Amino acid sequence: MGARDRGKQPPTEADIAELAGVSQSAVSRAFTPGASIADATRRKILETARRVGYHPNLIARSLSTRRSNIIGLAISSLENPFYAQVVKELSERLSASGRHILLVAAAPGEAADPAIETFLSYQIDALILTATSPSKDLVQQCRKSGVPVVLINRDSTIPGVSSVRGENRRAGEIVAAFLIAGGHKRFAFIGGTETSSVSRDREAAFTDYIAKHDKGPVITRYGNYTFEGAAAAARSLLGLARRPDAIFCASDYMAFAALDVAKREFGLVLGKDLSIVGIDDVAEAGHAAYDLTTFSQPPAALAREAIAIIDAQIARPRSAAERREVHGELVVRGTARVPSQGIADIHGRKIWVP
Amino acid sequence: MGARDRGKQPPTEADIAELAGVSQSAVSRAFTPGASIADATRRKILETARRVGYHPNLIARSLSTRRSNIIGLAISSLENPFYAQVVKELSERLSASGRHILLVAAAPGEAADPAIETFLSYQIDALILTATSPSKDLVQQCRKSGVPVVLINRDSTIPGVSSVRGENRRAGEIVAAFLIAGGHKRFAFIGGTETSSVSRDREAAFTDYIAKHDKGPVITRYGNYTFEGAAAAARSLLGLARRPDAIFCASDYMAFAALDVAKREFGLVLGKDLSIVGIDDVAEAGHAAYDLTTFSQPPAALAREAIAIIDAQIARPRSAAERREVHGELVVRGTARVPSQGIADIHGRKIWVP
DNA sequence: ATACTTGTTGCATACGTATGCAACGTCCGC
DNA sequence: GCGGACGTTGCATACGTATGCAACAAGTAT
Repeated sequence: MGARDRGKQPPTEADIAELAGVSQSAVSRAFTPGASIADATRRKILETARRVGYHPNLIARSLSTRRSNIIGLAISSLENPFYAQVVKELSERLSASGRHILLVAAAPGEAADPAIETFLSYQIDALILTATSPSKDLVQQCRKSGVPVVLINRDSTIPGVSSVRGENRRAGEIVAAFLIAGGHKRFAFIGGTETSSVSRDREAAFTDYIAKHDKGPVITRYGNYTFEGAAAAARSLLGLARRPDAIFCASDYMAFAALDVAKREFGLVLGKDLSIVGIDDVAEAGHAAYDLTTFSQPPAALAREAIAIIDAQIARPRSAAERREVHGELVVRGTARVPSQGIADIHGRKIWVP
Repeated sequence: MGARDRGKQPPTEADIAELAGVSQSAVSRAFTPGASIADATRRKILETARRVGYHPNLIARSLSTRRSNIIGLAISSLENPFYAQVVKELSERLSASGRHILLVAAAPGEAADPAIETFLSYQIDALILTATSPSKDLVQQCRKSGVPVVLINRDSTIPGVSSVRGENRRAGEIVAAFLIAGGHKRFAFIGGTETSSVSRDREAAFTDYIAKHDKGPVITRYGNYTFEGAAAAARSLLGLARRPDAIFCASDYMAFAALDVAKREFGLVLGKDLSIVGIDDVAEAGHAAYDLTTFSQPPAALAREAIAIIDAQIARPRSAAERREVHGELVVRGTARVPSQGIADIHGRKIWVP
């Protein structure tokens, strides 16, 4: 009784204050951990709030504190299960610390996307980009506003941008060593885009290792990280007169496309006529339909490190950009001929250790 | 020159106003379409804003207008490519109308999730739930605040909740007819959860049709919409003495699990020893690795209808909840024996029309 | 008893934008 | 030249929460 009715509007701190017979500031403090308020007062306020179904207005709080607890996430290849998994991991971990994800499914390639620009207008606390690269202009604006920028599975030469990646060079070398040990003769690589530094790292490490062991050259095609693109790349490679007997793909998703083409269009038997190795170790790679040999790049770890970087940068705003790597290993399955030595059984998975 | 420097803070309307020699209200109006402001003034303001890199603070705008342009999206099975695709479609369409998605990867099942509760604190304009059902309490709160709630590929008996679904009953009937026409004798169904009304609709239509044609009974198992759950269900079915020769799965993702088990653990040849049909027609269903016969449920249409409902409800806040259906068709591929009649070639895809 | 510390509370204001209202100028018709 | 209509502008205030500051009470040390 006696409380003002705001009609369809949800109750505010002022309403609770009136009902509980305290000031609006007291209500605010009741919801602020560690604020200066007596236990009895806080209990009385929380009880009143619960009774009328009050929830703090986070928009108003954000305006006041200049902290939205919203993390911007731009992602392009959501059809690739690897990135879907990254989103899931990020969301679950951020929820645990009371933060949410503002999502934009961006166009692939350079992200001059206006949708991402408006991210900044929402006063996001940090910006995570996956499967897209930021434009220099976007990064400038973020730095100006003190918003940390972190790339996952991408890299950038723009100063001030942090990144979390898999062990790209090590992956290239280990896969090369694995395929050489498996007795393969003609090597090919299906990359993402020509400009992607992640793809280039993998390619360089792969081809360098093979060249160093006099098994070159490596024939390269680019699948643009898409299924169709990788299928076309595989079609081109397998149509060659001297067809490669080993293909290293810069992602599992592209490896799936290559498998499809090899089986359906060329009738090849994987692990016998042809070996294909991917990168990522997505869940599907372990399914019977693909049974893909691949170098792992765990999404959980990528998400964890990305959030760790963000937290560090928020804690100390002037700190330098970080570049972290997440450990992976070569998971041996059925799509590539297996060397006679070096297979270890670790937690029920077969890992190749050179 | 002459402008106050707010240090690391981004410029505000007040800053622009000072620089352009107008009032703060004028700046606000310059960014408001249709507001009362002279063309020359607006141009001058926009030019100044562009020069100093001003972006409107959408948090402040949201507080003032009580409209955040943020749509809450709770989703649980992001590892299922169908839902990843739904997210992508939703994001792209909402971006087009200047809105963004606040994402939470919820736990499966009932959504009493505290992370979703905090959604409401962000003053979201609408709430979309996929692969999760809302708690009654959550819906109450949404109705109280006038926030439309839309379910995608789920249904709910809670009043005030809208939903967009595929043609679940028709799918069940058509798949049943298709399998009967293909000469199958022993039918099984792998459902989602026992409580999911979508799964129950499909099951009821499927079993009713088969019973009506004296081909019953249908053996049912539940996979909980998970890969592992569906694999266990398939394992149970295929281990029966009188093994079914046709399995209808309530999602492509579960069908993939069943395919895996049939091939890897039972060495069955699909389309010959056993037929499996899914629902969704995700991209992977068309890939050679699965080549799954399935009843389609296009994510683009689901997203479109969901947004249409939201827009209608926002336009007329008191309007009743809607329940829409999205058209689908049976896409014939290789995992199920094909009847001799009824196959039509539509846009390069084989569709079965009874 | 006094001075001082510690904890609790309310007042006033800030965060950045939107908008009702009144004031002002301009242009028109008469 | 006058009255009115209309378009443009600024003033003042609202949106809901956080927080520095001062006021105050209660307890402690001297």
